[in-house]
Amino acid sequence: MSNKITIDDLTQKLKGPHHKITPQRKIVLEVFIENPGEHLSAEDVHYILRDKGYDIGLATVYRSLELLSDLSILQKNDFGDGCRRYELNTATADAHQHHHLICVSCGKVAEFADDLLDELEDDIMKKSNFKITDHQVTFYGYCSKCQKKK
Amino acid sequence: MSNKITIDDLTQKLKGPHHKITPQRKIVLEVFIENPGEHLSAEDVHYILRDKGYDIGLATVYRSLELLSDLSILQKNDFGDGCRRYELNTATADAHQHHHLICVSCGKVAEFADDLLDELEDDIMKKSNFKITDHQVTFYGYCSKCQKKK
DNA sequence: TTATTTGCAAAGTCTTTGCAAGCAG
DNA sequence: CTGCTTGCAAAGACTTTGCAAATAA
Repeated sequence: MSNKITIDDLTQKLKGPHHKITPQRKIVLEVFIENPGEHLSAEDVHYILRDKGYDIGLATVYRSLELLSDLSILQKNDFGDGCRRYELNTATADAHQHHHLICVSCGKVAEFADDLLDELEDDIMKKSNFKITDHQVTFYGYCSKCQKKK
Repeated sequence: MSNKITIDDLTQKLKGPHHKITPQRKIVLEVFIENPGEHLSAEDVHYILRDKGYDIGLATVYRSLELLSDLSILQKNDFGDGCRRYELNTATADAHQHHHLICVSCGKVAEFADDLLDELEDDIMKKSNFKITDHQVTFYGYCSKCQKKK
């Protein structure tokens, strides 16, 4: 019943004549599995791989991230900090996707899942006649720690 | 009682020893006043200015956009299409900010203002102990026209 | 075998910066 | 005058692409 993504999921999804399972792709996914909750950029992943002793080309990291998010294994995020960030995709058909709270003081990224967003989507669809398929929702503010500091 | 932004607002906000009112800054703001509802990138603004016969450096456009959004005259948007986009800031102390619906088929940007988002923010603040100061909310989907085309 | 993938370096896109000349106040 | 702005070109940050060599199936 576990819904955790594993290397097997990758193998599963890459079945077919057009994709291949390569060590590079596996190891990139592994980085995300080993760093749950992190929001990693291509550069981050590349650096972590270096640390682990894998010398993979940065371009390959970019290509793997693109592929993994096309396969819905990773979720692509744009926090407006100048680079794309990825994390394991935790959304399933019936589960609510989570969203981000970014502390503008310390940079910490917290997460939340909330049904209110679904209500909001339903409401928008009704009022605007727009069929929503995806969203990018990020809140900025001060985390509890930084509120105290001030 | 009008809450429309004018060149006077710029003059107003640039009062003080650290900022100057320049023709470049005025004309950049004018572009937004003359193109209500558009979400313009630096390149867009630069192009429009060219068309109007003003030969302003692109770097100056970037600097003006930065300044105008620092002054809350413009609102900065990140639609994830590779460049920052700006529009006149319609948010006031008591008015709700508007948000975006982007059609992934035709690229049209629609807007909505909804109180549900405020409820969502309140809820998040209560549950997560995060003091929200800003947000970036964008929905992607199909506009009514493109739904029919399919 | 053979089409996909990799690694590298080069190119591309958007944005920022350094600096001398220009200009608003 | 004097310090803020401009314009230009160069640099920067992130990402994509072309291509020959390597490799999974």
